[in-house]
Amino acid sequence: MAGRNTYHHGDLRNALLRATRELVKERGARGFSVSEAARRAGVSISAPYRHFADRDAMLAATAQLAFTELETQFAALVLEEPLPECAARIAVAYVAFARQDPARFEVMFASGIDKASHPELLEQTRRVQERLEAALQPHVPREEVVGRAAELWAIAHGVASLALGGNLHHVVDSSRIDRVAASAAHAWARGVSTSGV
Amino acid sequence: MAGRNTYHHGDLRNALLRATRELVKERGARGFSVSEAARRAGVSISAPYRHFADRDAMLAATAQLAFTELETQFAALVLEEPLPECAARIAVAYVAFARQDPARFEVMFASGIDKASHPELLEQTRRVQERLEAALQPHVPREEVVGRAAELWAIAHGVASLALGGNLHHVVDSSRIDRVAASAAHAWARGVSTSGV
DNA sequence: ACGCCTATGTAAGAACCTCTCACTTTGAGG
DNA sequence: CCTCAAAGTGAGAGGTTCTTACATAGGCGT
Repeated sequence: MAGRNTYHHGDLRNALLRATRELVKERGARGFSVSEAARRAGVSISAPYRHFADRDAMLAATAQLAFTELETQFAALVLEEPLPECAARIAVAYVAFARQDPARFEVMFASGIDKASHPELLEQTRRVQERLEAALQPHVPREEVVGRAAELWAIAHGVASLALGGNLHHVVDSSRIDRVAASAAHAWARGVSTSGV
Repeated sequence: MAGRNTYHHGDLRNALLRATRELVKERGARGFSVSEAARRAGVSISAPYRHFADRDAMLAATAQLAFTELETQFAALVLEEPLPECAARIAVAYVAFARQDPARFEVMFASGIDKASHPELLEQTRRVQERLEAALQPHVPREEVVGRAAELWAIAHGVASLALGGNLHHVVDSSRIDRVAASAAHAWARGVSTSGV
């Protein structure tokens, strides 16, 4: 597979996506280069351009796979408890997703690709939002669902981003980041439930 | 100043920092290049290396200035209301800071510089955290302050990051992002206050 | 007033990078 | 079997970061 003997690779697109992910894991999104990915796939430097428009398109395609993985992890959640527990579970799952492969999360949100020029990514952020809306729908008034879903996403995303950016290092040791996420989401949800009082 | 006639520039370091910020504003953190900054300051490509170790050091120095600006904006906040309003004010201020100059925020949190190798940045993230702790200290039990401050930061940071990343475009039109921040922080704070019940 | 030292600038170049273009190879369908 | 289009190649233009050796001049002590 990797060491091919035919002129045509046969599965170059996928090989490049794998190499991209590996590279981002090793060197961060900025350290990723089309050349190095090509080298690892065992093809010439210009070969990748047969499959991707440019460097950003390679990162975008990788991000797209990552978004699909996030969807899968969300789909596995069972959310039958009251709102606070439910929100906490979602936040913890999101943070776990980020921490279990920081490179993947980096590609999705911090690789500098412009979502506006990659509509498939826009579409997938919309799906994330919709998944959260579906989860909240049983617990909050119809007209609040959209906004509340965005708030919950922000809470989870904020914890994940700050943690991966190393901004919480002095504050909470990394084993307790899940607790921050859970605690924030839980408090938020209690506040949401209280709003009608 | 810009077009100098002496061999020595006289204020190159500052000129470069200004150019850096300009460039990031125009082209994003990834579009920034040492060469172009040098060109704009009217010096040779190698001149910047007399003042900064490398490209990252230029971004880090720019980020440091930005953190100081954030501190200043926080210092201007008057926080004498009950927790929910107080938290909402902080979150809104943070998001406003991010939105009023997205490039600045990008340099601080999404330019790919490794905070661990720039201790002055670590120090400044610690100051942000401390400022939040001070704001919460009157409202929450001593042993919770650190964790709660991190949670509030995460909420504000999450809204700012998602919004600037274009992830909320379909959801909330940009004029209402402040309301998302306020609403999230407010709910969270109500939940925090309720925790003793 | 003079000269030296060190700060700060320059020029050139090595080693990477992205992306394009004209060319080659080869597998699959008519 | 023949051809054509998809997929891979090699060379090269133009960009980048960073280093090294050299040039300049401002400010210091004498």
